[in-house]
Amino acid sequence: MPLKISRAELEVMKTLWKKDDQTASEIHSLVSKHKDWSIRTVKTLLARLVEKNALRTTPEGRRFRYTTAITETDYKTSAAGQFVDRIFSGRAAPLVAHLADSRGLTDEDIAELEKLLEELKK
Amino acid sequence: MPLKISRAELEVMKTLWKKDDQTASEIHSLVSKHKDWSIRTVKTLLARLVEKNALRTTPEGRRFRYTTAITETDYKTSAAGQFVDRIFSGRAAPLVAHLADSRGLTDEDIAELEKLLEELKK
DNA sequence: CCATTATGACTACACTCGTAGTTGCAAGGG
DNA sequence: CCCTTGCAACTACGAGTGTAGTCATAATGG
Repeated sequence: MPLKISRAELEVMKTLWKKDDQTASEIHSLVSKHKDWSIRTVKTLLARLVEKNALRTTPEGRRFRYTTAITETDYKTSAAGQFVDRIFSGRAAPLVAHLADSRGLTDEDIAELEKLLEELKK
Repeated sequence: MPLKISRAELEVMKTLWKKDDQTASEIHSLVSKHKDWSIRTVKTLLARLVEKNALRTTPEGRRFRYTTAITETDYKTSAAGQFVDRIFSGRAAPLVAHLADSRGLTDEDIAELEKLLEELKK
């Protein structure tokens, strides 16, 4: 059961990763900065995420607060792993090569990658 | 219209990228090495890929040969771009960091990445 | 020539996703 | 105490996916 978060759901998760433990309407107003979704839509997404155990609810009076049940890091790690497996047979280098090729890497990316490689070679 | 190929469809594409221009049953027997799908399923996937213009057909007697209409490189480039945008805000370095962290990079990956960075710095 | 087999065309069906609408109740304002 | 408003719970619905099945027909083996 490799936790599948859809595009729209991810937008909601991102909001909660930035600031955890919020109510539906708080989340809606934050999400609204990027996406023009009705509060209904956001609530549907929240409900689906709870069902998938990606979020947890704590009752507060007669409403809920939503808290993340998985960390952003864990999610990214798993998503990155699935992706390279699916498309690049698990190999990181060809993936980076494609990115570099099509859109270029920022100087910052290059610098970070160099540092990373230094670390790894130890 | 950013050409969306599903997981199952991708399996079929991969087969044709390895060896282009085949009939449905040829493709089915190759795909069968990895996936336990009926010929029906493979044909459905082929039909959907044709409809998406990812494949083309050429009639041969009373059957079709299927040929790829997009290259593997183009697909990978686009998929990689969409993925880093979605999950890593377009930044390559954090993606690699996550991969390195969770599953480690092979020595080969490290060597390739170093070479790639050398190139890029020029 | 006829029965079997392989093929393409079409159909099926449950499940996910994007994007809401509807209902019923509860809390708060006058 | 009643009306409005906010919320959770449930429902909706079309497009896409995974995974096939059916039907008509053409080729092929005996």
